[in-house]
Amino acid sequence: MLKIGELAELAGISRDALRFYEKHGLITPAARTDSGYRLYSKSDVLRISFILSAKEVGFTLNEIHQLLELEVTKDDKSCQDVKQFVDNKIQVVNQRLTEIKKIKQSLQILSNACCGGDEPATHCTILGALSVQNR
Amino acid sequence: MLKIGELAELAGISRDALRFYEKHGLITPAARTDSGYRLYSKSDVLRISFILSAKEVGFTLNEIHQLLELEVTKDDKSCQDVKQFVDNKIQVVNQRLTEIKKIKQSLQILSNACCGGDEPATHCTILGALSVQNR
DNA sequence: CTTGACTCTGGTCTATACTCCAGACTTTAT
DNA sequence: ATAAAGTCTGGAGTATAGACCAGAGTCAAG
Repeated sequence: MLKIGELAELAGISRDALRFYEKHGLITPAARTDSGYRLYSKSDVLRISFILSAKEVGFTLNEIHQLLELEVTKDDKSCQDVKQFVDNKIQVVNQRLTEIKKIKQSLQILSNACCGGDEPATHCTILGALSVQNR
Repeated sequence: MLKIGELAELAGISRDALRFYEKHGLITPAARTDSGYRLYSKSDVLRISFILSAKEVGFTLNEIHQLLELEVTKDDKSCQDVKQFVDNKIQVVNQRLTEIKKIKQSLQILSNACCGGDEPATHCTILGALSVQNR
């Protein structure tokens, strides 16, 4: 079990951020010491790492909260609703994937061009690189 | 040339957002009418669409500003610096790409499992799906 | 030529995601 | 045993990314 400072360091975020996530229901430490210190388990570590990944790719804490709340049970009547929600998110993610790939390509064109290369100068800005792609 | 309301509608954002981006140096309308109305050109449209894409995949307006400022010229002494900066961003983008793929897979596992399927119940949360992947 | 829709600037307000105290308690190291 | 480092709760402050509003000017249609 990790204390808050240890988890914070492991995850590369601040203690305050961890307490903030807790306050907003994204994570609850597995236990507390008698004196009230938070204790985080292995699965808490996984949870935090998911939160950070999701955040990095543009989900808000609110959306992440919803994702973490998801729990599909076979007999759940609302199963279809959950599936719907998830399938929606998959679409969002797919679009994000497309866009990030485009940006990556632009950056790569930009990186390759111009530095002594002999590409025309139109490639020499992000927008130039983007419009090259779009042709 | 488009007026602010037209571009706003085209881009699916508010007029205020456009003025906000302008205030922060991300875009300057190609021209103004005599009466001071903003007029946006085709390349402004491209610029806005880049801003929105970049934003969607998690870049801040500040980072986007930096990306848009980039301009590599062959004889530029700081060429290496620019390349460095861009290559850094490429790394960031790559990592984001990896993370978003992982999340997508988890969502897909989640979507496929449980709704009448016969996967074990451990797949029935995002974290379950994630840890299935990690095995 | 006026009415309604649009735009201008400047300013205040809001939500999100934290950060940074303060004051008190706990744990660890020497 | 005490000092330093870590943790607690509660609350105030900050950066980002806009939204919203007021008062004034502008444009397009009937």
